Amino acid sequence: MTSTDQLKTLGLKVTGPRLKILALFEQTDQRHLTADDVYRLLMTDSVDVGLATVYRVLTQFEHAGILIRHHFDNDKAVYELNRGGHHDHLLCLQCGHVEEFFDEEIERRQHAIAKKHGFKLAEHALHLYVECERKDCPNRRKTSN
Amino acid sequence: MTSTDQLKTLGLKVTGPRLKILALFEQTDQRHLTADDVYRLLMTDSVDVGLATVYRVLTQFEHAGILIRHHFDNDKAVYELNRGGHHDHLLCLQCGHVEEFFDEEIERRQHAIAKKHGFKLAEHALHLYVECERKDCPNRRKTSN
DNA sequence: CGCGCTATGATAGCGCGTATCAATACCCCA
DNA sequence: TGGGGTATTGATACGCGCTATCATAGCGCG
Ligand SMILES: [Mn+2]
Ligand SMILES: [Mn+2]
Ligand SMILES: [Zn+2]
Ligand SMILES: [Zn+2]
Repeated sequence: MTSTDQLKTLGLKVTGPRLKILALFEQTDQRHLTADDVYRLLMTDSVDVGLATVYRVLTQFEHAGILIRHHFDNDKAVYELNRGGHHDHLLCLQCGHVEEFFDEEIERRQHAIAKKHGFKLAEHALHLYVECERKDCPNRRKTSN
Repeated sequence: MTSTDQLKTLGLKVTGPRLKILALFEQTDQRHLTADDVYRLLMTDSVDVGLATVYRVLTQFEHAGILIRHHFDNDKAVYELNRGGHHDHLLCLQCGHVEEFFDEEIERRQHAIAKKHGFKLAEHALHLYVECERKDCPNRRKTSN
């Protein structure tokens, strides 16, 4: 299914900015992008899209189920393509590296805990903040020297 | 140990604002408070403390280990007294009610997962967003009608 | 006490994200 | 294929949570 068809299926008008942003997520090797990351990457490719539009399109894509939004406890939201399989995240405090994992047992227990308290689990956020002991850690964070 | 002694022990000067804010957390029945909650509650008690001071004192208390800060995926940080025992949170999406839980097995698996990926677990955030099915849910959220 | 130095409070500033609004461009239909 | 109505865009102002600034107030040691 082409990107154009995908947007139409979701009832979204097929526009330049939407196609460009969708293509960006499908092509880039960086899975988790902030709005500003997207804006910058578009600029790099000489694609002129306003920052407000980037924010709007990301929100629309999230509501449409194309993207998933996370808040990794820094102040900016990150988005990633919704590839269908749920997963949670390991986040290196030193270098900002993001790694994904899925644990069936944890997922099960979360439901059980909610149920035990008289609730129905709707969603969850599980962030494991780790310290990378490797010297060759990629993605060195700007704040660390 | 009196609050005054507690502050001295931590190397913090004993001041009016610090005593008042510490007393507030020890007395209120609301465990999880935003900076603005604290500010408002002080105002209610006719205690004049600047908002900037509230923010500063909360940060200091967090660094001193008196308070713990959380980000419950709304845009404001919440603080609670550090009572020594780690726990995670259930958060009702309808009414904003917060409930606490602790699951030994989940904690264990988190460490195992980090280790398996070559990291050392430093901290974590586990937020279970639930839907309260009870009509008598307390703490009705302002945004819901 | 009285002095030095930290804490405080009013307010300006910052960063991320949203609202506004005129101009643009998509899309439907003739 | 082209024109018109309407959704989208982009520049920018604004909102909100929080931090930095800086002159004043007050803690605490001698
Ligand atoms: Mn991911
Ligand atoms: Mn708690
Ligand atoms: Zn999960
Ligand atoms: Zn935990």
